[in-house]
Order: sequence, then C-alpha cells, then structure tokens
Amino acid sequence: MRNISRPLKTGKSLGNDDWFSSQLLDWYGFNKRHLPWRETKDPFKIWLSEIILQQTRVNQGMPYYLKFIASYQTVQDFAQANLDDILKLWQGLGYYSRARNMHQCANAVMNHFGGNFPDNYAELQKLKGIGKYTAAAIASICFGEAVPTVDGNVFRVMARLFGIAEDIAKTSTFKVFFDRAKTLMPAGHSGDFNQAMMEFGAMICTPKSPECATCMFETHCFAKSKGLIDSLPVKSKNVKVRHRYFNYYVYTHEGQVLIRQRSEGDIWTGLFEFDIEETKKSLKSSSFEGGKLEYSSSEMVHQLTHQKLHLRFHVYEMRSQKALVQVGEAKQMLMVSRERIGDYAVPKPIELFLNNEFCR
DNA sequence: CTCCGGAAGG
DNA sequence: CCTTCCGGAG
Repeated sequence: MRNISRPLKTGKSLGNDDWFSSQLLDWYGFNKRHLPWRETKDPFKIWLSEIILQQTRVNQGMPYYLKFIASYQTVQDFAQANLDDILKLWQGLGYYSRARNMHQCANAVMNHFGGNFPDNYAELQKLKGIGKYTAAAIASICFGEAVPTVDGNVFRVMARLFGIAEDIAKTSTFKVFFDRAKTLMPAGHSGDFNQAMMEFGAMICTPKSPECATCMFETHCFAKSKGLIDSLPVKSKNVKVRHRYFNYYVYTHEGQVLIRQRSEGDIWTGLFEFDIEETKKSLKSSSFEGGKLEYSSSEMVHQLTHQKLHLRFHVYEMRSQKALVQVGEAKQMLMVSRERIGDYAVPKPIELFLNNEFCR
C-alpha cells in the first residue's frame, strides 16, 4: 500500500471547517483497500456487506460476502432462499441472528417496499437487523444522506483525535459522537467520509499499536500529545464469564448419525448438533445405555465473550439400523449419513469435531 | 488468556 | 439502562 500521509499545514486544528475531512478523504482516496462492495452502490450488496462486517473483520468476512453474492444476486433471490441454506453459508461467522434477521429483512423489503430498500435513515432502521450503524451506512453510501456511521472505529478515531473521554459503553455517549461526526461531514460526500473514517480506524488508528508515525493527524492528535493512546476511547466493561458443560452423544450405525436443530433462546439458534445433555458442574463420563460406547473425546474448550463452553463427545455405535431409528424417534432427531452432515449448518466446535475426529 | 464489535431484548 | 449473541486476532 502507498503511504501518502502528508504533513499538516500549520495553524489548522482538527474539526475546523472542512480541513479535517479533506485530509481524511485525501488519505482515503490513495490508501483505501479495493473491496468488492466498494465498487457498487447497490443497496442489496451494501446491506449484505455491512451486516457481514458487523463484529467481523474484512479478511474474515470477504469469503462469506463472495459466497453470498455468488448464491444470491438480488434481495428477491435472498428472500426466496431457504433459511437453512442461508445459515449453512453463514456457518463459522458467528452471531447467527444476523443471518436470521437478514432473511426477515429481505422478505420485508419484498413485501412492503416492492423489492427496493427504503432510501433513508429512519425507514431503514425499521427493518430487522438494521440499527443506527447499518442504516447510516446504507443511507450515506447508497443514497447520499448526511448521517454518520458511528461504529467502533469511529468511536476510537474521534475519542483519540479530539480527546472525547465519555464512556463509549454508555448508550447516551452515542449521541455525543454522532453529533460531532455530523459536523465534520462534508456536504455531498457522506458515504466516502463514513467509509474513510472507518478505514482509517481499521488501518491506522487501530486498537493496539496504532500507526501514529504515518498518521497525518499525529501532531494534532489529543491522545498522542497527552500520551493517552492506550486509554482512549474509554470503555467500561462488566464481563462475567459463565461456564457451561455440553455433553454430546453421537448415535451412529453404519455411517448414519442422529442430529437435531437447536431452538430459539440460546446460542446457535437454528444450527444443528448431536444429542446434548448440559450439566451444571463438570462433564459426565457417559450415560447412554442403548448402544456400545465406541469413543469419548477429550474435553474441548470453546471461549465466547460471556461463556466458556466445555464440550465432550461420546460416540455410540447402535446394534442395528432399527435401534438407531428408534432412538431418533424417541429423541426427535434427524437421521443423516456422515457424508451429508456437511449440508447442515453446525457451530464451530462441532465443525472442528467433525473435521478432526469424527469424519476422518 | 484478553480484547474487539452492532443489534435486539429485557 | 444492562445483557446476550459468536469467533478470531493478538
């Protein structure tokens, strides 16, 4: 990438008229990454990319964006798709409610807006999965509306440059950043300005070890001059991790296996898994008497922000096909062949088990 | 291990 | 206002 950071003219201050935005847009023009969703203003593609990029870095989201665009060219295609197929494409990306909300959103666009996304900030926010951030992204990029996208990057860039020390975890702080960002937006360039702010936060003003040496705002940056780079933005946190113990029972017979779709109200809604017994304390050794225990895996740990999952897999070989069918009916499970498990969306640790231990 | 991050639901 | 939803990077 070219480094086009330029020294600042003297006598200018950040946030003064459009000096800040012209510097930022200049930097963006030379240094932006050329990403597929930056080649279009199609609301469907912008919507898709923005939902994928929520809580997800570009490098991780890219293959998913390409898969989705290859499978669904329009919001109509997406709306008509089967939710299970969408979840399968989404597998591994996390926060699966995003995929379910997208399906609802696409159907609302078809049924209430004639297949066209609404063209403004307020209406966009009425759609499932579209909040203030995504509505601002679509409204500014696709329709030129002057609304700022305040995401983690924007919080960080502005908190550091301007020395805004309000706690970004508090809801009320959002308006402080939103209003300030809006005053900085250059007329007629809201989409590029928003993308430039976020790109700058992702490439230069990063959470850890930002590239202050190549930053064109270095000499005017509040945090840099005060030595507060590592303490801005201010973000309170209250993380208490809950331990959970998932005992999985994998019932098999001659290449057939039983799986079940997870219901609402917990993690991994809509994804498939094996028969599960959740225990309070530690994992159980084994408990199923209906088949021959072939194998028990070692404990697998899967760390989420608020949960630490302890998983163990017990593989049982049933005596007969009939026995397997009976268990499946009793436990309301679906019988599939090992080769077809890949057609179903599964959580990350199940995918790891399948790839590393079960289907080898 | 810790940290990061939009939207929904309570 | 607070908590929950997920996986990857450092």
